[in-house]
Amino acid sequence: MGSPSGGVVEKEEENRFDSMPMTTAVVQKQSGSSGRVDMVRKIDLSLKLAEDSDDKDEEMESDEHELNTQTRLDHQMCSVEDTGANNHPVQIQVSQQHSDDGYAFTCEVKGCGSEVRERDHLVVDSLTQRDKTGSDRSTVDNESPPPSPVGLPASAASKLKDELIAARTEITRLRQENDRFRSVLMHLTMEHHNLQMLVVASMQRHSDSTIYPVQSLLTQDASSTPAAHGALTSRNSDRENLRAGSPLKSTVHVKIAKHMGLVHALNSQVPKVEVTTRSRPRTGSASPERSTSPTESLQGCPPMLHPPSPAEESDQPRKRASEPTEHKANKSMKLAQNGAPSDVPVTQVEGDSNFRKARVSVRTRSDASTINDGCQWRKYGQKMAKGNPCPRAYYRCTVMSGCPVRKQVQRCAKDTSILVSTYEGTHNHPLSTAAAAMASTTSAAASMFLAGSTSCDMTFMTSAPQFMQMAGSQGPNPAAVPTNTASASFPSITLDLTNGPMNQLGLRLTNSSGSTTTNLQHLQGVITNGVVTSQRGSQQQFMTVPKQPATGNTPMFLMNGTAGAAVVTNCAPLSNLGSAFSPAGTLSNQFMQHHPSVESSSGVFSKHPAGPQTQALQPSLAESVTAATAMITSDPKFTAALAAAITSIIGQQNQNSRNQFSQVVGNQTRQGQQNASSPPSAFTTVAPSGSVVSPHSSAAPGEAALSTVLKSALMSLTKDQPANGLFNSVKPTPGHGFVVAAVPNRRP
DNA sequence: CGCGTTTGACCCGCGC
DNA sequence: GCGCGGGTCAAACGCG
Ligand SMILES: [Zn+2]
Repeated sequence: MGSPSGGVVEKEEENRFDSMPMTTAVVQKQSGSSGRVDMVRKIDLSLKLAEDSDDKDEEMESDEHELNTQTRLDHQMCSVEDTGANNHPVQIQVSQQHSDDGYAFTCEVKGCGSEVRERDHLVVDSLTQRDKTGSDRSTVDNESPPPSPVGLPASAASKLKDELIAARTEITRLRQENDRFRSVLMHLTMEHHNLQMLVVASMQRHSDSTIYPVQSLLTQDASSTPAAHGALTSRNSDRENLRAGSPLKSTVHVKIAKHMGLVHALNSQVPKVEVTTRSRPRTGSASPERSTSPTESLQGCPPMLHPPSPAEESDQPRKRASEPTEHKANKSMKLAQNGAPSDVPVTQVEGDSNFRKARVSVRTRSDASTINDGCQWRKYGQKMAKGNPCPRAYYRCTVMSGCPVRKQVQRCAKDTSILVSTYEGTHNHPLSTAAAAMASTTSAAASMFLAGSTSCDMTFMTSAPQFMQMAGSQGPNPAAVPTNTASASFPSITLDLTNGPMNQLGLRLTNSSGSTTTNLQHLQGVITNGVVTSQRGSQQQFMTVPKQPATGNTPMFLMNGTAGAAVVTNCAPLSNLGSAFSPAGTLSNQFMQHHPSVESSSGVFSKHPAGPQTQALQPSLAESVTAATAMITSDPKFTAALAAAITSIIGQQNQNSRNQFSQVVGNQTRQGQQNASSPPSAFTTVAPSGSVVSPHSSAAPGEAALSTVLKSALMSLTKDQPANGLFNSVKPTPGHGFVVAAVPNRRP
């Protein structure tokens, strides 16, 4: 029964103490601001003893509840009273917040009026019912060892109680302070999150105005070109400010956000977000890589003129002195991955290392050695990968000299009929429409994935049942998990076009390591023919979509062979929201016409463009997708959850967002501009639901798909869903990341 | 001869 | 620091 002389009550001792009728607890006040939370916890645990466990509802775990200070004080006073330790009701007034040797309080009781000063060490002895006669044997101890539990004079008991009260008050105060810190932290994080969204939004705005003027017109009010220019300006000044080390005026973004209708959502998420310049550096420096990324300072500079990134620097000692220029260029490309040829302005240059490392794997069933994705590839290496008897082939894009895009092709170890093509990088040249689809797919998918993999804001994502699952665990379809695909150390997304029934398509996102996060992430969804399903354990929830004719056994991914992949890829399970299949469905055909190249039944990308049968199939699929889109978007819960998830994803992608879609290659309508200065398009975050994506978007299906997803989701969010219910907790899964889930809870 | 593939060597990052 | 594995290079080779 001896008091823990060390002073600190460890948590593991809690139970032991609770079971004791009489305990001695030592509360040690820690000095310094650090460890404050711990201090609170410890004090709390200790006092629980004294309170004889009738205060259990006030554990730290419950500190989410808003607790009025006075309420807590009163409660604690009652608690004290209940113990019988006091002869009078106690009222405490915090007379001084802080002093050098503790906190001072005044007991405002008739006749009491004593001042209590918290000591560094407070020993509470026997505050149980043991002695109700007022002879509590409590001792205040500051330096001396714990006293023996002998009877004490009433004055001592009173003093002790005062001290106890003081301690409780202090606890309360600390709790509140802790809550305050938490709140501040939360707000800052949300602020960061929101700013990220704003950045993305503004960039999307810029993209929309410059690339998709029609869409700008469609995106209500503020979407006028000036606003877009404002976004652009802000972005540029953003960079300049960052470069100059001056914080960005966030008001610009706020304005933009208003224009984009984001403010509501933001405000509802963060009731009192003060968009201050302070947070801007946070955004800018959220990722260490970002600050070191050459991207930041590359505007207008040819990639080769970049100040070398650390990687580049480390690569310089490399001794292949007599490399052909092409290889040098390639090497540089590899490092700057998205580096454009010197004649290509820099907006194309994406220095973000994450994006650089992002990979998109496409699993297809094919007997061919490689899939025809419309690009020209040159094999530059082959290796036996560990754990796979099949060799891995390395290809480099040869459409244009210096194109940084690489591809790895390897057969799945478990199923050699499955060909896994892993794409990395973004083309810096125009592509054929067929290639553009895949390119945009991979680019957008990588961006999307990286966006979700870069940081911390998962905690603000929805925790609704899983429509999306992000965790280290494998989904219900482990077979689709890349079997040690080339990217054990790269964030990767795998588009499984081989799954299960031929009309299912799965999307799997995996982050094997992620340079900026340890969270393994997993996003999976399945779109079945006309049915959007999501799995939760064995339970499967789905929304039915009007049955589509003619698709029959036609695999969904038939259309994925080229353009369709972009849609399904980027959005699955949201895929059906693909912009190419706008809610109005007006773009479907156009989209299809842009991507006529598909194979019929095997899921293999066709080598023969414009297969007639696929032409026939596509519209129905488009309708299906459109219907699914409408269905999904009509479900507020689903869209809310979706919006939350996507928002989170996008919110985290600011580090990648500047240009991540800028190289949606093969965008016919953007080629010229792309080479000139392909602006980051990121996502269009808000648009009137039902607004039709600009026809131009058909050339960038993946990007536009995400855009539309966001539009729908966010519109739904802002319209139907108070964001409060959206951003709940996310349960960290032991070991890896979080489980983030969203699912429509009701059927439309 | 030009182009693409093959293939062994090399480089580099990472984990131990 | 070392070994391993992934990724790349580039000479050698093959083919049209
Ligand atoms: Zn290329």
